[in-house]
Amino acid sequence: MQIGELARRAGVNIQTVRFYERQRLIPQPARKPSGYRVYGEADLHRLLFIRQAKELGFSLEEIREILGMRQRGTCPCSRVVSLAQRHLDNIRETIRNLAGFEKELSRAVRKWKNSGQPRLAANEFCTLIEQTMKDGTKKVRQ
Amino acid sequence: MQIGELARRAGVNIQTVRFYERQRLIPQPARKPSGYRVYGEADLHRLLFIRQAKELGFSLEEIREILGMRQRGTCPCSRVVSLAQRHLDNIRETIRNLAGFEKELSRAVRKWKNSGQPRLAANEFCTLIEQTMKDGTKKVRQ
DNA sequence: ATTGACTCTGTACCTGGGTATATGGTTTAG
DNA sequence: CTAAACCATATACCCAGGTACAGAGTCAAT
Repeated sequence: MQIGELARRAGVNIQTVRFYERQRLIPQPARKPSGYRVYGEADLHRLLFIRQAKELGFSLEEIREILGMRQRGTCPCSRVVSLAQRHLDNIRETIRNLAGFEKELSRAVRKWKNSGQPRLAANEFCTLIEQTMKDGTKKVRQ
Repeated sequence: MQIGELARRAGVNIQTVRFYERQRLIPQPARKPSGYRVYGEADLHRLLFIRQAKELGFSLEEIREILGMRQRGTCPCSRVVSLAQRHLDNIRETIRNLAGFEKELSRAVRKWKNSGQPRLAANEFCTLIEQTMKDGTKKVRQ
């Protein structure tokens, strides 16, 4: 499999594959005599894994670390646990905030849609945002 | 109130305030004869609003639009509703994914912590990530 | 043998959301 | 009067995560 097919199947673009290689997220592939990169199914899985981990909010650097641990077989268990734990905390916080906002927002949207209110939506929307989150919410990366 | 106090009270830094002004997220403030910017409580509220909206996942551009709608009093209700609706969909998707991952991850973390497994955590962690999200999950900005 | 699709390297550029730095003016306390 | 603390503009830079050339080589089909 050459880079084009790999990229297509993984749903990323060719430059991104080469970028990930430079970032050491995927290993240096074998090369044809021409210099063309040659990939196998394992590389495809790895790319798909990267996509999923990104969607779960891991940064490329964390993904690199995770993949590195897996590859070396070495498992500083405490490190994995703390990485996982930190994400878990983040996720819970995010879920709480989003769930609160979701509830209010969906109520409001239903109301606006049904009884086509003329001119208050923007204002109410703002008020909603202002009131949704409690002070002291922390920044949540994703 | 000068810019320093405003920034301190809003919990952002001075450059950020000026940056937001350039981005037209906050209005051009009055000036003292010296050229110093002068702010009122409304500006503080606006900055706090921006912080909260950002934490709910709105981009600065969306925030600009929301604030613009509020300010002009004009309310293209359908626009507000669709903005809200889009975010709502995003939020629900995110919550679903995160909740699934949270469940699996917290189970795993408990297990790793209790029965101090020697060398499988990294591997299991990867497997977990791989299995958590269904195919066809969409990218969720936040 | 030439065309079109593919690939290579290297370098530059982009977006979003800021942050820093250089240089100089203002205000206020001692 | 002068030093500290504050503010001004302009410009450059940072990070993550890519994306887009430019210029050249490779390969398969006609």
